[in-house]
Formats: sequence, structure tokens, C-alpha cells
Amino acid sequence: MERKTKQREIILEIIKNCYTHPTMKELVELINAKYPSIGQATVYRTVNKLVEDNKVIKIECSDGIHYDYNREHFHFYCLKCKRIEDVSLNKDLIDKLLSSSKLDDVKRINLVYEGICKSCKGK
Amino acid sequence: MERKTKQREIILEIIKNCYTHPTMKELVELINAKYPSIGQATVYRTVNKLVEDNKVIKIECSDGIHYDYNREHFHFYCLKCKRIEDVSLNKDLIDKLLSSSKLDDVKRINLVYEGICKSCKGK
DNA sequence: TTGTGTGCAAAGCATTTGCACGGCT
DNA sequence: AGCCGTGCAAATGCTTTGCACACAA
Repeated sequence: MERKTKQREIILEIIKNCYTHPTMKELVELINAKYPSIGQATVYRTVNKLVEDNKVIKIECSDGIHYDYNREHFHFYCLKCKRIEDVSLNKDLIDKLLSSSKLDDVKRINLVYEGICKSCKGK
Repeated sequence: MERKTKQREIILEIIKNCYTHPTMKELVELINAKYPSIGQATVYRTVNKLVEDNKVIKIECSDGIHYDYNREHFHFYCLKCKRIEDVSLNKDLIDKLLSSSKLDDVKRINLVYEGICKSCKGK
């Protein structure tokens, strides 16, 4: 069914090594900068497949959709500087979150904090 | 600055009385069904302003962006039947969540559970 | 009276799609 | 050999914008 291609490998690798939580548009640019032969339709199709396969996660915030290699943590979006930081929650809290909706079968949680980050707040 | 208009009132009222968590497109249809004279650009502009004013919240899930009257609860998105349910968390858990990122100034939390709802699971 | 909100239509853009070709398996 | 993935370009569809007019303050 699922085929292993050079493009898929390259795209996953770029997302993995990228700590800026890019949007789809930024991913297209990033990938084309290094690999101009990869078409944008391929980036769209491949990234979406990687999300379905849970290799990559979507970060849905006020700013739109950003992507990240699936690293099992959550995110904070700064409304001022528009950057995304990683947020780790302790296991206990995550378990409580998961079990709060116990009648449903929870596959994943989109959790994004939004506010003013420490560095913007200091100014 | 901010002006009180009939359109803004109508649109907020419709969102308030709507329990289906509509998308922007659905809101345009819903509003045009009752008030054909309200243009879609007005719906877009007004809903976005209501979100900025925190009267209405955005629910960002795999399906895209849905809107809801700000009722202080969270949401569960069923990947199968594509419906959105309300999820209430207890105050204690919400406080723990809020304080988990205490170095930042958290204004709001986007929290969406995704999975299979109880009614789909039963089948 | 003044300036923001609205309606309409057009423009702008991100995303998807059709099709022929390339390359895994 | 068969078929899925890819690249290109065009199509699609959501969202924004320009402009003239309406209306709240």
C-alpha cells in the first residue's frame, strides 16, 4: 500500500530537524530551497499523509496551522511575537486530561496555550 | 470606537442559539437563510471581531475552524461522525493546566480532544 | 457631521485536482 | 508489469479587499 519514496523521507527529515514549527507555506519554501525539484503539491500531499500516520502533528492556533515532528509535547503560541514554544506537561496531568473524557475514545489532544511569552512580557 | 449595529447583534445571537458548532461557511449559510440582506463579507468581518472581543471562540480541530459562543468549556471532535461535543473539565484540572506554563502569561487555551465518540464506538 | 460598518463584486491566495510520467515493489 | 507517488499547471473555493453608500455616535 504505502510506498517509501525519496520525497517522503526528505520531507519528514526536514520537519524533524526544524525547530521553528513551520506552516505549510513555510514548509514548501523550506523544502524548495534545498530541493527545488520537489513540487508543492507533493509537499501538501506528503505532509498530510505524515499527519495521518501520526509521524507529524498539526498545531492549530490563532495564527493558522503549524506542523511539528511528533515529539509528545504541547505548545504555547505568543500572540505578540508569533512564535511557538514547546510546553511539557507532567505525565499525571496528561493522564487526568485523557481520562476527563472517558466515555469517548480519545486518539489525540490538540492543546495550545495562547498568550504573551516571558520574553515579550518583560518588555 | 466600536459601534453597535443590527448585524453584529443578529450574528452574535445566531451563534449563541446554535448548538452545532458551525464553521464560517455554515454560519454564512445559516445567517443568509434568515437574513438574506446580510452579506458574507459582513459575516466574516463580524465573526472575526467577535472572536477578538472574546464573545465567540474558535474551535480549531482536524476538520478546520468551528465557532461557538464563549461558554467556558472545551470540545471533543469525533473523527468518524465529524460532530463536536462539549467537554467540561473540573476547575481544579483547568487551574493545573493554566499554571503548567507559569512563566508565560496565558490568555486562553485551545483544547480539543479528537477520537471516536461513544455513539460511533458502539457500532 | 464624521467616521466606522455594510453590501456587492472582484481580487487574492492557499489548497486541491487532473493527467501524464517516473520509479517502487 | 502494475500501480502508487510525483510534477506541473490549471481549477477550485475560502477569505479578503476596494469602493460607494448607510447609519450609529
